[in-house]
Amino acid sequence: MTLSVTNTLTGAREAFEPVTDDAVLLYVCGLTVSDYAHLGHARVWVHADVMHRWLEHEGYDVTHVENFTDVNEKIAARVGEDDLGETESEVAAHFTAATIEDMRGLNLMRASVYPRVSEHVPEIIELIETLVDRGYAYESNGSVYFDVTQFDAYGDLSNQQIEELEAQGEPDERSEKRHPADFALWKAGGVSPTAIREHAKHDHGDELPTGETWESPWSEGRPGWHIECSAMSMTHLDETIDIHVGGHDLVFPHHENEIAQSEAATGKQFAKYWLHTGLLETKGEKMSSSLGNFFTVSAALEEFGPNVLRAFYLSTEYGSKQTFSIDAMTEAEARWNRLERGYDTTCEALDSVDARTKATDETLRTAVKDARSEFQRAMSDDFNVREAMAALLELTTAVNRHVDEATAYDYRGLKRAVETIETLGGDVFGFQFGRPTAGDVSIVDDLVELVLTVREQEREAGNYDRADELRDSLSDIGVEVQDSDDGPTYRLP
RNA sequence: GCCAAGGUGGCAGAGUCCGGCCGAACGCGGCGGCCUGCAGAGCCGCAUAUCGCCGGUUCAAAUCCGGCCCUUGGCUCCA
Repeated sequence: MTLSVTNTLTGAREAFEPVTDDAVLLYVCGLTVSDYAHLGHARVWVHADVMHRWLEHEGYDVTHVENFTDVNEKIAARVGEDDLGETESEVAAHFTAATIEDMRGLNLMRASVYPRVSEHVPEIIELIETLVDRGYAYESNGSVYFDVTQFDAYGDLSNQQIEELEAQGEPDERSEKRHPADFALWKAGGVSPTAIREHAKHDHGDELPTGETWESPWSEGRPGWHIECSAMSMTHLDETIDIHVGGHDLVFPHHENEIAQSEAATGKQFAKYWLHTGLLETKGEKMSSSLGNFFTVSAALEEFGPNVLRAFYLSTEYGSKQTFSIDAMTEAEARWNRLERGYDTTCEALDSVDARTKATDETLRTAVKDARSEFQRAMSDDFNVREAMAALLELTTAVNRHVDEATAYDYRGLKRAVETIETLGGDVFGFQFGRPTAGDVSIVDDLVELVLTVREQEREAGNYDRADELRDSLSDIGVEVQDSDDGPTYRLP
């Protein structure tokens, strides 16, 4: 089944055809490491991660590049704050390390490369030189600007008319530009005191940081914001890539400018498919730590765990905006619990049955096939993760029903169900199934079994109050006990 | 002002590109039943949707066309 994707460039859903058969060059617009990542950033990561995983599942060889913007005035403004670092690169390194930790926590697949702006200044300068040589950029007081009037397709991605674009830059910067919509490729000098004061979260006193600067043919200065992605995308992927992913807020001006400078420099299409993820919002109120509705990724991981977060993100299509709320997280938790319990139930049933059993359940086997094809259909349809998740949950119902009603278990049917959940739910959706394995927790298992044995004795003696007390006590420490015909089962936290 | 997205049951959220399988998915919540000492989990069933409004096209529209109302986001800090 061919994959179709919604391309912001054309505004339409298109059949996905990579430049090179069987290979996908994927660039994800990464984070400016001036602070800890929050749940909005993680939404992009998880959707991009699932796209990556699905493409690999479909047999593509995926090269995934995700940058860290480590040169930015907001980073420079935090130099000297608490123990973040004494230079721009130290502050950036601090937040980069924290972000990588967040990504690991979310069980994201590793990107092929995580390039940094500070390590690509030569490539950036080279790209700017090409643009100047070709007449698309001009130097002004040591700074270099892209001349939007020279690039006919400017505004195509975001449907902007050059005439409509109002100048809103700083007055002194505007005077350096020929057209208000021109944007900086290179800025002379260090970060301005104005910018530092605007973004600083602490008092710098008299000695303001200026950020790092680099030598260039035009001045000692700093690269503009947009040029980095062009340079890094071309350096680590190619002049034309397949998919460029980013948040919707980057369509203009960031991605518009990337297209302009890249295509002006190479004369080739920069990215075939532009996929933009909808933004995360909070209900009725702005995100704010003081209101308690703002979550950094690390705080959310602590609170909900990676699987619940994924269930949350995968309950909406990547292109839609999504509202964060505690209710939404509660529902996400329920969705994840249902899937995981279904998986556990299936595994336990499978363990209890002999592989040579002759029993079959066509309803179950059909349900497995349906789940696979429905998942495939949904993901091929512009990565419709919610429908794909629905397919998995329907399989869960089918398995539960089989376990609930069948007089004898269907070994092959259960086996296929487990494989399906592991492949689609685990490999593609990135959920992590399975309890902590024996070895590090075996003593815990033994102790829980011991308590349950005592409880069973109390139950048999009719001392239900005592039995319930034990169950409640276990529940208090996170051990969930469930009674069944075959005796009690439990789940560790 | 310019650009874009969206208005579907109590909530949330698919479906709209390619009209009929949508008498509207999955899930949460509600109600009833099975199971159970009880609870939870699980299973079965029920209820709640004029698919923003008006008009049009069609044998057939949540889906196409026209008009209108409303909401939200972006417009050089942004994922």
